[in-house]
Amino acid sequence: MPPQKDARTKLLDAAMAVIRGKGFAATSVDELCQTAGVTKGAFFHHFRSKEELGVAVAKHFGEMAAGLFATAPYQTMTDPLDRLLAYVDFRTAILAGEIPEYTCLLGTMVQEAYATHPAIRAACEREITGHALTLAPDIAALLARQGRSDIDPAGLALHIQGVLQGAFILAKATGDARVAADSLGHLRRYLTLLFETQPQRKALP
Amino acid sequence: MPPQKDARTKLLDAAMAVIRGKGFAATSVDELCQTAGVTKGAFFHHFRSKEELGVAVAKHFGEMAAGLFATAPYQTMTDPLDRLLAYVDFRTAILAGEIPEYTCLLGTMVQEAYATHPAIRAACEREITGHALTLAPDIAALLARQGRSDIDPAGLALHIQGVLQGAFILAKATGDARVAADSLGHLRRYLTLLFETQPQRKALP
DNA sequence: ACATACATACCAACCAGTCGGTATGTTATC
DNA sequence: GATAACATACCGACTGGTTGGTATGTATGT
Repeated sequence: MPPQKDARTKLLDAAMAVIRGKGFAATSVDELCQTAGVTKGAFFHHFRSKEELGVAVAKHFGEMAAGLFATAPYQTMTDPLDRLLAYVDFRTAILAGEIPEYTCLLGTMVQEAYATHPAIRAACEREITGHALTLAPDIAALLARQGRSDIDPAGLALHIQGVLQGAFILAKATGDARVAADSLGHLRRYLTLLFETQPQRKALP
Repeated sequence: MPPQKDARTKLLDAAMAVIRGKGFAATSVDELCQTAGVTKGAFFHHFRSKEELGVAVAKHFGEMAAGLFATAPYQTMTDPLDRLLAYVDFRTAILAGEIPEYTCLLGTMVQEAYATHPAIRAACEREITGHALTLAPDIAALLARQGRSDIDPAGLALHIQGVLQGAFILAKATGDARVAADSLGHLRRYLTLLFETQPQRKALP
């Protein structure tokens, strides 16, 4: 089955790799077809336009990521804080690879396409918030444990995604994944400061 | 004097606005010239290539930002923590405008150009770290005050820039600046948790 | 026979970059 | 102070290659 991928899947996989390396606009349909080993006819058979591929590849990336994190080892942990910190550690560990391997296709695409391709923007929003919301139950449990009703679980989940996106930009700018890892270290410290201290009656910071 | 800007400056100003809206690759030289009200001849008189404009506009943006923050009201504050938090508040306040007005040209450009245009990547790194380092002295003072030698001032300064970049991506993805503001709220809370508590002998998180 | 899944051939628009030319300084020489 | 020599700033038509997209073909499974 592995070598029997159809043209659509091959194009989506190629798009994931190439777009993460050079962005959506700089990636041409021709290059995508060449990388995927199919012809332009196949491309426009499966996607009515380049924009439609952008929407599809966002979904494709979301599904791949969902599978990656759903089967990650830390999911067996029982304590929500352990699991949340293990998520951050897991993302930090992935930084050991090459830039196009660990960066987020959604952040890369939405950055250039948010104004020019509304459909792509919407698709990226869907996948990013969808992934963020997988963290929300644990965060909600932790907030309840600390008696903090001033923080929105979904908001903190999105903040975590934001820090990740920012870390990717730092890595791209410096060419050094350690800068990104250091940033995720600060995120980790924030979460421990929030959740590893005693529950409080009056809301502090 | 305002209407007497030369072609080079007009092109750089136009590039700052247009590239923040649609990215570097999707912006054509022709569109830049049209927006700036100059001809293509003028463009290639001042810049040998589109890439060279990219490098120049990164520097241009850095200088504009430096001016903006150097003259910001909070610079008169005396306490380093007040000043650092006021910086975050200042950046949060700017989010009230339109997306292309408050987002960072450097993050937008380096995201697409880090692999294809090394010179642009280097220019963006220079400007981002340069701006981050303006926060480092206050951060160093605060870390010393807390007796924390386990945190690198420049690293925390870069983390702050990373969170900002991530917040911009969240705003672009959701089309809602409040999501970005909420993320900066978490950054603010992290800084207060770090710096508003009592100095400690043994390093905690 | 008919739809699905591709391949081939092609097109008009657009792209970054070039080139010959002009207008307006600035400097040097006499 | 006049003039020649050169530099800078800018113009806009042009070019060769690339772009996203189309039109039409063919092979295969049902």
